[in-house]
Order: sequence, then C-alpha cells, then structure tokens
Amino acid sequence: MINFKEIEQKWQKKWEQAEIFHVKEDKNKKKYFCLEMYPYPSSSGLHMGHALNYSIGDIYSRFKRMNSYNVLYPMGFDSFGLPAENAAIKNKSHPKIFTENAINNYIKQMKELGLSYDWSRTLMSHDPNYYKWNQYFFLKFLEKGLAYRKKARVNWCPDCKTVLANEQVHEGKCWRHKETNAQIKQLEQWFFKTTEYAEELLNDIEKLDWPERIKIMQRNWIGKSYGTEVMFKINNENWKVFTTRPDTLFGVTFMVISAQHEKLMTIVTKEQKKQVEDFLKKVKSTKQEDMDKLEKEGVFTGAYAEHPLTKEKIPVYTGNFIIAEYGSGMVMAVPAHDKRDFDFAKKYKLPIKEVVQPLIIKKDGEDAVRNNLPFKQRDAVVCVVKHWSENKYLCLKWKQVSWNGFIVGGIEKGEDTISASKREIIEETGYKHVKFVKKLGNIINSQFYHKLKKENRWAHFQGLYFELEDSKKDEISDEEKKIHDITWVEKENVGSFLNADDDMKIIWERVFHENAYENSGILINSKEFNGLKSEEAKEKIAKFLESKKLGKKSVQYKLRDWLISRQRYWGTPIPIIYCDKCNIVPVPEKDIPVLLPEDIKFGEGNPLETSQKFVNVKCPKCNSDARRETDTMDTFVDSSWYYLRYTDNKNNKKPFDKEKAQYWMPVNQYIGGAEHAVMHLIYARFFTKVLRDLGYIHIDEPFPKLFNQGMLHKDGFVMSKSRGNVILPEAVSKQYGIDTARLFLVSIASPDKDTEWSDKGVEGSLRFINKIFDYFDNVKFGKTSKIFESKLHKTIKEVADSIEAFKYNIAIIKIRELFESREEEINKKDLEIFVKLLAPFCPHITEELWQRLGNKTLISLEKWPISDSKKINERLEEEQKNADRLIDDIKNIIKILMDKGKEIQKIYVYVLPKELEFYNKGYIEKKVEKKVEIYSVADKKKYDPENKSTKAKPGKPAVYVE
RNA sequence: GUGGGAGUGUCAGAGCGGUCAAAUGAGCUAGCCUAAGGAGCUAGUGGCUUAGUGCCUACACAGGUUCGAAUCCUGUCUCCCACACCA
Repeated sequence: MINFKEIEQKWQKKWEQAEIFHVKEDKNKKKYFCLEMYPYPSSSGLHMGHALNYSIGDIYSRFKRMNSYNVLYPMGFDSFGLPAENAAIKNKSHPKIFTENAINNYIKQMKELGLSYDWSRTLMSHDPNYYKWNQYFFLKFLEKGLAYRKKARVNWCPDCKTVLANEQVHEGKCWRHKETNAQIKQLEQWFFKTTEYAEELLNDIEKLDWPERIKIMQRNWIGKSYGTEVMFKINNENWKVFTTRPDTLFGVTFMVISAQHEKLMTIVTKEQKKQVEDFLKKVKSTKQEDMDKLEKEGVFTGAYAEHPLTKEKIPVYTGNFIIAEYGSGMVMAVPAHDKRDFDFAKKYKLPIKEVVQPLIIKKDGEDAVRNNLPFKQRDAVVCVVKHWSENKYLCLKWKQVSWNGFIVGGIEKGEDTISASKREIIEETGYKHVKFVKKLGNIINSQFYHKLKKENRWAHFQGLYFELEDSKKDEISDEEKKIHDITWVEKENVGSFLNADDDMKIIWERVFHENAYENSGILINSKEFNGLKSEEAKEKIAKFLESKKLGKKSVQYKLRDWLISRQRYWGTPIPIIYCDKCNIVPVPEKDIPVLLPEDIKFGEGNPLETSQKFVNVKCPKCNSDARRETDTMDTFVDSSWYYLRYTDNKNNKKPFDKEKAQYWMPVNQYIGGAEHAVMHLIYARFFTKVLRDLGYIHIDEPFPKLFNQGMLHKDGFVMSKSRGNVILPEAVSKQYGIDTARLFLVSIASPDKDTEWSDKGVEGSLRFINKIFDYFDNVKFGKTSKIFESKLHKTIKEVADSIEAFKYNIAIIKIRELFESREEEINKKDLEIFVKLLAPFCPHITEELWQRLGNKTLISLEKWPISDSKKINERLEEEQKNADRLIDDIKNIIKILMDKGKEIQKIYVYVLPKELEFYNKGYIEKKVEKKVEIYSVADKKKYDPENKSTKAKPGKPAVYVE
C-alpha cells in the first residue's frame, strides 16, 4: 500500500522550500503566462469540481515548465462582493474577517492539490494595495471622459439592494437571484463608456483563439446592426428613427414609440392623454416575468408623424414592445415586412402595405424576378403525383411555390413515415428538372411545418424540396406536364382546386395571409424606387434621404455603457467627492486609496452612508464641507485588470511596472468557465484596450487563447455545495491519493466536456498507479527492446500533442497503452522518460519515483523528453501486430477445439521463410499459454502431419494444433 | 422565436472519409492465484459461423454524395446551452 499522504506532503514541502514555482522576468527565456479565472473565495471551500478546474491549468503549466518555458502561473482571489457581505451580516461578522478566513482555507486546499502556483504573486481584490489601483484607473478614465455620471433608467435588484449592469440581468432577473425580478429605477449612476470601444471589441473577436460559441455570444452581445436614421416630423419637430430596412420605407403605415420614452408625453394629445396614462400604468405594473409571454399592446397617442418622402400622415402609437434605450426608442412600423409590426397591425386593424415582393434565387446565386417562372408570383402550384411504389400510401399531395420560388412538396401521412429520394421522384414523375435544394428546409419548416404539427395535421410530413432548374423552365411543355400528371393551377383557379381539400386550404391561407414577408426582394409601391432589389434600395433610399437632409446611414449596437455603481459596502469606494460649490470633484491621486471604513452599520440602505467619518469630508478644491460618494464599484472592475497585477503584484508606486507587464502579457492561455462569456470577458477586453490607449500596456487583447473547461457532475447534477452533492478533495486524497484523483478527473473525458464523478472510476486509476509502483519494485534495468523503444518515442510525441491540445484523456490513454506493453527489462533512462510523461498529471508520485530511480533533482524542473523519430520503428510495430493477429487465430482455434472436447498440447506455426524472424516463440507461448513450435514453410524437417503449412500466406502463418 | 452544441456498444467516453465491430475506463463472464476473496493476474464481452482471419447487423431516424461513411451533405426526431420583442 502506497502512503500517498506522506508522499504528497513530502514533495509539497520540498517544492515550497525550494520555491521552484516562483518566477522572475528573464529575457533569455521564452515566457508563458498560464492563468485561470481567479475565484471568489467561498466559505465552503473547494470541492472536487474545483480540483478538476485547477488541475487543468496545473497540468498545462507543468507541461510548459518542462518544455523550458518561463511559466507564470499565479492565483489570486476575487474577494470583494455581495456574498461575503451578506454572509457577514448573517453571522454578525465583518466581511473582511469572513473573506480572509475563506482565502486562507482556499490556499491551504490548493496547496494540497499540488497546484504549482507562484504564491509570491498572489493578490486579493479587497486588499487596499489592490483596490487603490481600481480608484486610480477610475480617475484616469474620468480624465479621459471614459467614466461619467448620468441619470439613467437602471436595473435594481431588491435582494442585492443595488443596481445591476446590463450584463447582470438575465431574462429580467438578477444574475444572482434567479427568483428576483429586476426593477427599473431612475438613478444617478457612474458608467464606463464601453460603447466607445464597441467597434474594436467586435472586430478583434476575429483575432481570438477562443471557443467559437463564446465568440458568437460576444458578437451577439455587442449586436452591431447597420441601418439608416430617418427623420420623421411630429408637430414640426424632427424625430429620428432607426431602421435596418430603409427599403421598406414606403410601407410604413404607423409608428410606435416606447412606453418608457422620456418625451412620450410631449406628443400625446389631450384627447388621448387619459388612455395613454392608463396604458402606462398597465405597462408599469406588468412584472418582468410576464414580459416574454406578453402580447404586443399599445395605444394611439393622438399624434401624427409626417412621412419624409410621401408626406403622408402616419399615426403614432405607443407600445410595450419597444425598447427605449435602443436606437431612438421609436420605430417606423412596416407591418407587411416585419412580424412584430404585422401582429400589432392585425390587432389594432391598421393598414398593411406591401412594398417588397419575393424574388427567386437562381442556381448561380443571382436574383431574378419571379415572373420568369412559368407560373405567376404567389401562385400555388399544385402538383399531384401518383404513388410510385405499390400500395404504399405514397401520394405527393401538393406542391407549391415557396417565397423563394422553390417548389415545395409534401407527402400525406400514411401508416409509415414516408420519404422518397430524388431518383424515385424523377423516375415516377418523369420530370427531369428536379433538383434538391440545400437549406431550403429552414424556410419551409420554420414557417409551416411546426405550425401544422402543433395542430396535429400532417404529422408525418417529410420534406421534399425541389428547385426548377432555371434554364430548363421554359422547356417544360404542356405536353410534359400532362404526361406526368403535373397540374399547374393559376392563382385565380387555385381556390376552387383547393376547395376539395381542407388541409390545402389552410396551408394556402397561412402562406398568403398570415405572414409578414421579412426577406429581401424587389420593391413595389415605392415610387421611383420600384423594381430595385432590397439591397440596392437600402443604399439608394439612404442616399436620397441624406441628400434631402432627411436621414443618414447609421450603425447601432446593443452594447450599452457599463454601469459600475453599486450601493453596497464590500467593494472599492468610488473616489469622488460632491461639493455644493464645485459639484463633482475627483479625489486627488495623492489621497487614494479611499479606504473602506470599518465603523459601519449594516441594515437598510447603503452601509457606507452610516459612517459619518467617511461621508463627511472637505472639498479638495475649495475646502468647504462636502460629501463623499458612497457607492462602490462593481466587482467586475476588480477582475478587469487583475491579470496585469500578477506581473508586478507588490508595486506601491504604480498599478504595475510597464516593463514587467510587457514581458508577461498577454496571457498565453486563459482558462475558465463559459459563464463569463459576456460579463468578465467583455469588461476585461474593454479595460485592456483602454489601458493600451492610456499608455500602460502595449497589447490589444488580454487573452488571445481561451479554454473553457467542463463541469464536474455527481449523480447527474453539477457538483455544488447548495445541491449537497460535493466530493471533497481531502476525502479522496486520503483514500486514493490526490494524484489518483487528478489522473481520474482528467481521463474520463475531454476536459472541455462535462464529466461525471464515479468512485468506481477512481479505483481504476488507482489500479493503474499501483501497477506502476509494482513495476518499479520488480523491474530489471538493462536493455530496452526495440519494440518498446519505438512505442516509447511515439508516445512521447502523442502525449505532448495531446496535452498541447488539452486532450488530456487521450494523453493518458497513450501512457496507459505504453505501460501495457512494458517488459521486464528496461533501460533506466527509458523508464525515466516514462515517469516524465506522467509527471504533469501526477506530480507527487512521479517525484517519488524519480527519486527512487536515484535522481537528486526534482522532476518538476526536469526537461520534457525528446521524441527520437529514428527510434520509431513502424515495421517492428507492424510485425507485432501480425504476431498479435496470429495469437488471436491460435486462440480462436483452441477455443473451437476445446468446445469440441479436444485436448490441446502443442501449437505448430508455419511461417514464410522471410517472415521467420518476426515471430517470437516466447512471446507467443506466453500469450497462448501453450507450447509453440515455429517452422519455416520451407523447413524440410518440420512436423506437419496434416500439411497445414501450405495455407501460410504473407503476414498470415498457418497453424496446426494437437 | 434566434443562435450554438450533442445523439456511438451494458454504462462513461474516444474516433470525425478507408487501417472500425470501434481506443481507454467501468461493469459483466470465465480461468488462474489463493484458506478465502468484494485483492491481484489473464482472457472474453453485437449476432451467426468455422481448424482459422468469413458473413450479417450496427455508431438517433430517413435520404444523398462517394469505389468506400460512425465520420461529409440534406431533412426529421430527441436532448442540452446561450440570447431573447435590438426595429
């Protein structure tokens, strides 16, 4: 029995004493900065899920270290924040005491996991030496105009008792309180101008080597859209309206202004005032959670806007579905071409004016007017085809032209789900110009299929989508149509044709009367712009508007400025003083840090307001009585630059030394969970760009490479304290050793996938480790066989590549496979290589084994072995495979004969003469557990009573058994 | 609704055009070792078949491309995640 505990403690102590993980800037070495997202130190400590997270980075760092990199691998704590404050209130303690206890516990546990952090570089965000620089940066941002204060409609969480950033509200609820609806309040708050960098934040996503889905999430979050601002006149006043579809400008039949719009009441007429006010009351009382199910509602404001081009009078409504903050908080509604507008128009019986008609898409991708088809626009083309396989219910029930000019076919349901191939269709219909169309399914399915399915009609719809090859369209003769039972029906006749069948009528109605056409097409009813394609029309209309000063092209982002004020205690005080005379006065740089006061009372409201000493100050400008800002900063400010502080964590004069940051940055590998896709990762990128522009650093992006690790599950759920399904590292460590646990965690699945903890599984890893120790006890040092040497050198490369790609599971499999082919005798150097391969995964036991091999050095500081391609002998390995196949054959024969009750004494193998050397008698005997005799086929003296040797083939020896 | 991802043997989980009845664990079965083993070792683990390496059926379902598909394409179903009235 291996005493894991003893081994672990022994080596942890040695590592610490020798300070081997401490790094210094060294210009002569390639640097590598490996970083995990720093944790919030929870009082419940680490569980196995955390162990997995940090092991991923540790393995990587150890691997890089062995590859001669100067590896910066630090750890710190995101120690400000609400949970600590709330917990402290609950326990009548102080958040500081609370937090620091938790941190100490974390550090202890992390050390026990064998994580190779450079603890000399640690940081804690609640440390004044750290948050001082938050204040410093705030002042710099302020100077640059990147921090500002404004009154705004903000999200307020009644549980957190603070405002939230846009990013912290999910589905109308607080990100911390899934049950709590965010309320809307009007407050004076501090913001960082993230929007100033929206464009760069968006463009640079492209450069990042991040998981694609995170990149997509960021793109969506920034949400850039191109469009046009159009001026509408209301009461002779200009109102800007943003639209992405200026091509539909002539289809505007009403306008909708957000119910939350500041200037809404200025346009409401006397007659409508009461109605609007009632409506606003209703909107206000609507809970956020009902919002998603909410129907579009609105009331008429009484006002009319003047259409910039047609000068028509357009009624202005106010509606609950318009976002006040986006664009200008007012939209031009084009019901014919926007689903929301369409719904609204239907509900309030507003006119619908069509200005865009569908086009067909030709094979070469160019648009053509649909009129080129042998049937007319929006005609339903019904194609009835007889069944093509005997009595199989097959009947192409209908076909019709989809919006894009494709013919869509459906099959009536029968007993089975039916489908037909293109070939079958062609054969049966004789209609040669049928082509399958890619992606068309989306158009069809989203629009019709699901609706039909919901109504339980057409349950077995199976899509058949065809495109008429354009060039052939004209060639379809009436003759051909007739022959093949294809009936084309013109629009005006289709009604009567369809009358025979209710299902078809329903489809007809849906298609032609119940949808807005949202795709692009060709313009109609748009005066001089008629006949233009949408894309052209967008340009031309925008230009035209511009020339008349009625609008201009514009770009909109969904991204909002970052609201950083929090009305809570446990955070960085915002270094601002309000003076009645001088207004907003920044705290002078020499006076920071503005320390968090200790004499505060928790209770109602912001605790900071209860400290008179803190609140009452003299104005730094005029020295009269002034008041300190009592809001603190969002803790995401802390995490927006902590990675930079690691490069120089003890600096009192500056946030960090420029040279040092230059040496270490950017973070080569960032590791963390996907939950930070839009919060932390956007803020940190924003900060980096600002600091670059302020001259502190030289990089554009802090984290060029990001790895998202998966979550550890237990009993099917994510391991978490609140769920009560945690496995503690201490317990596992005691029973199996922490290296065993690390090995197991990382070998279940690829580390970016969620994995399930299993006790049985760890035992498997333990067996492996035991076998290794066992091998070390019995191994004979001598010469390594060629075949093992070949495998060894192949494995070195495979393991390195797998680690590099974060495929730790594969790396471990390769190590296991190598170990399985071990031999009793081995060269000591080669055994050392084997230990090294395992070292990043199992740091403690490999140190121990390394020492047992007589080494005085630490394996953690050893060099990763070099794979010698000259030693890789594919032929040998191929031969061994042949031998293994032979063994399989022999076993197979033995089994058959045993089943028949025969006794087996000896095996005779007949090999082609030049293959004789490939087959090792001892090896085969061992595997087959029988005596074996190997002969060359050419051997005259061979024992071969049944003349089996004639069956021998290259690579496949013949066998005789008796 | 929009956008992403996934569906593989008893289970977990690799593979992502041929070397695949498919790595590696776990489980199960048999044999060995033992006083005994829930310890260890060895082997087997889709079906059929055979003194031999053969055949069949398989990687959600249905089609397609290809000389060849678990792997590529299309559609369907199921599950997971993110965003959500962004004009």
